[in-house]
Amino acid sequence: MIKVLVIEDHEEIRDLISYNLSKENCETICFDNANEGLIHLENNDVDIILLDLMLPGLKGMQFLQIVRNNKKFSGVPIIIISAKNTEQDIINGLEMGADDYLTKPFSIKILIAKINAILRRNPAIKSKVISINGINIDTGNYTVTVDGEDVSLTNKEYELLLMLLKHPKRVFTRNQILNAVWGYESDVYTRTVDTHVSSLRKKLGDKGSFIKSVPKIGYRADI
Amino acid sequence: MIKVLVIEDHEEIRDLISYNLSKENCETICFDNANEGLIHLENNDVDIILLDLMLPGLKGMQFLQIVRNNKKFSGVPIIIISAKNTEQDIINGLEMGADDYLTKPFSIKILIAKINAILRRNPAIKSKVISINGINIDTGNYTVTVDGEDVSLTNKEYELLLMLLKHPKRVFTRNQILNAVWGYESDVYTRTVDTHVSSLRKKLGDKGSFIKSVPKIGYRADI
DNA sequence: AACTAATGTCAAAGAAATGTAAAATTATTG
DNA sequence: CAATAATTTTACATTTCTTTGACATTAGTT
Repeated sequence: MIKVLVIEDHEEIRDLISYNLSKENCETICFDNANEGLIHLENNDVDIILLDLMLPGLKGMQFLQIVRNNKKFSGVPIIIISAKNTEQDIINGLEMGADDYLTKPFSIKILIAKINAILRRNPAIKSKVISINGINIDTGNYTVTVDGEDVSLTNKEYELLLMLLKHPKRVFTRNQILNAVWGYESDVYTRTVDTHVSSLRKKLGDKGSFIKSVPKIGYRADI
Repeated sequence: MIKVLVIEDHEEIRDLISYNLSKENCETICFDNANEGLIHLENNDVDIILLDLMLPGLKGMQFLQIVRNNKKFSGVPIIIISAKNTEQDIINGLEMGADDYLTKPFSIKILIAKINAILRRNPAIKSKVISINGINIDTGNYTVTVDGEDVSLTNKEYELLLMLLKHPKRVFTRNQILNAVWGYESDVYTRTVDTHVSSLRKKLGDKGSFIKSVPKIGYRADI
């Protein structure tokens, strides 16, 4: 069952979405404001968010920003559904981190197809444990252990480790790492990645050596 | 550099996309038909595909189907850009495996924002493997194996091997190799190529002997 | 066979990229 | 608002890669 969080202040639209998604193996939870939506998100599993922009109280774009800046939620896909339909509105929404943007009035069937297209690619990342060669990452509570010992990582170190270990052996360029961990519009010097690799290796101790540099390209988890 | 494959039969639209994406850290390769696009995809790294539907010869939807049914490519995101704008067209496109659907006329800025939104989620692009006579090159990961054994190559050695094996039997002059591997404006002595051929042969062991020198001309992969 | 011209190879010199500690800056928290 | 932690930059050390030049070897020519 796909869990859809709907944040939309018009009742008719909420009902329309709710009714139609219920026929598509979806469970919808609706709120007419973003504050409550955020609270729900904090306390429940959500697979995808449908977000209106013009809301009373906390605005849609603020909600988007909060969610995208929180590593706990940043993986949850968001589709904006809004009456704001200028080119700039759409670009802003996408650049702020939305995965798609539908302008009102919208086709419910297209919405469903888009939800499926997005989820097809992002099988909801549930709390799970990645465990390789003595290194354990519990993505549910953001903890890492090495040979059973807790290791305290900073946010960036954690995200970097996760990225590398999600695809062992795969080479990531410094720019790919920057995009994924720092965000696509960060203007950070690529050597910053090196610094974080260095401190990550140090914190991982003996095991840290699995992070190999690939000259002229980037890094990989050789594990 | 993001590699964008554009399949679109209208020259003006190809040019528009090409010109604008070139300013966004993208390298576009365009074809006016899907057959050639497919051949390109088979032989090159592609990060994302922009696909028109109404094409001469192989139709866009057939192309989509072929790509999605091929494990090798199924990870490559596809955005359909089409004049077919009915609800059913869009739903079909998305259900067939497209990641997004833009109707013509479209905003180039929105296209760019959508490409970024999609790639933000999929940093890990499936890599292409070249495999000849026991030599395997994983072009996404910059790894090479010979008879299953990992062989560690430097960047120049890797690029050189890749160039030779992309076109087996074909002779490359030292200057062609310099241009392709070292870049047009490098002022390196042509004998440097020989040195790299030498160390490459050595690292490839017995298999290394497939790199034949062609007296007075250059080298080729005789394989 | 001797000569010429090209390619093969090695090791030292040079260039470039990465590693890392520590300082500077920025965010977070009490 | 101070204190603390995290992040980014800087600067220098270290490692690795690249290029060169010398000499060896091979192949082709006369």
